Amino acid sequence: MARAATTSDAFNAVAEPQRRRILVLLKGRERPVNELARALRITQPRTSKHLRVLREVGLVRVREAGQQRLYGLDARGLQPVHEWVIGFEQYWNENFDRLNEYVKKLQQKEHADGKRS
Amino acid sequence: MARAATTSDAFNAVAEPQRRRILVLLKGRERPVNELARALRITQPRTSKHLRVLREVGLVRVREAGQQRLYGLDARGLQPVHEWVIGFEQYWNENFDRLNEYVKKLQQKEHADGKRS
DNA sequence: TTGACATATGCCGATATGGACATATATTCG
DNA sequence: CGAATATATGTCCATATCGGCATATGTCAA
Repeated sequence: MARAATTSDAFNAVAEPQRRRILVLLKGRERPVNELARALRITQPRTSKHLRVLREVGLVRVREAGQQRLYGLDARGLQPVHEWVIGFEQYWNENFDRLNEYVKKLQQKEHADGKRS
Repeated sequence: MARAATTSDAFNAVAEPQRRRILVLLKGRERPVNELARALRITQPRTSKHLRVLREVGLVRVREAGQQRLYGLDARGLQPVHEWVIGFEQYWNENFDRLNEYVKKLQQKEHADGKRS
């Protein structure tokens, strides 16, 4: 076994920076492949492949529009990611608190040391 | 160039299921490597390697505790992930709405067609 | 010092990538 | 039908996995 396939889930799909950028570009409105490629300044084939990955994990949908294919965002697949990450919110806040306490203690200590010396 | 290194950022680090599980296990309390390995039912070397990745992106810290090394969660690195994902919240809700509208339209259309034919 | 225990690393194999390029497939238009 | 435009795919390359295994490194205790 090697690394998990990028098409396995949203976590993997979203690990790729370009794919994240594609999703951001798709906020609000659908876009054809070429427009995305131009916006990202990457080749059209590469763009199509990224879109394929996003399609396979269900983060985008395609709609035939004559000659072109319009890709649209389907953000529902991002909910699992959100839910997982949100489970850590208290911990990163907690860390800030701990950091603050730590800094305070340091300052107090310095103060005390200053008095002593 | 191949896929981005898993050590490049939190997005990549968190794309690995076992690493996500490790982070979850680290909520609240520090744990030594062996304990994590047992809990995840993976080998100790593999566990150490995952921990290394997590360490390199700053999601965990290590603390020497005699013979063992205690790993602790540093969830601050997850904030960028959270911030990115939260930017899509309105869209996954919106999608539900759109889906509902779409279904309604379909039903109306079917109804109309039924009348016509 | 020697031995037991806890971790980290190095190496191998199999696989999946991301990117570039050429090319196949579709659709529209004249 | 044939050309032009828009996408998708297949192939090749270099690389970075993940996993298992053996082993180096570190720490503590007798």
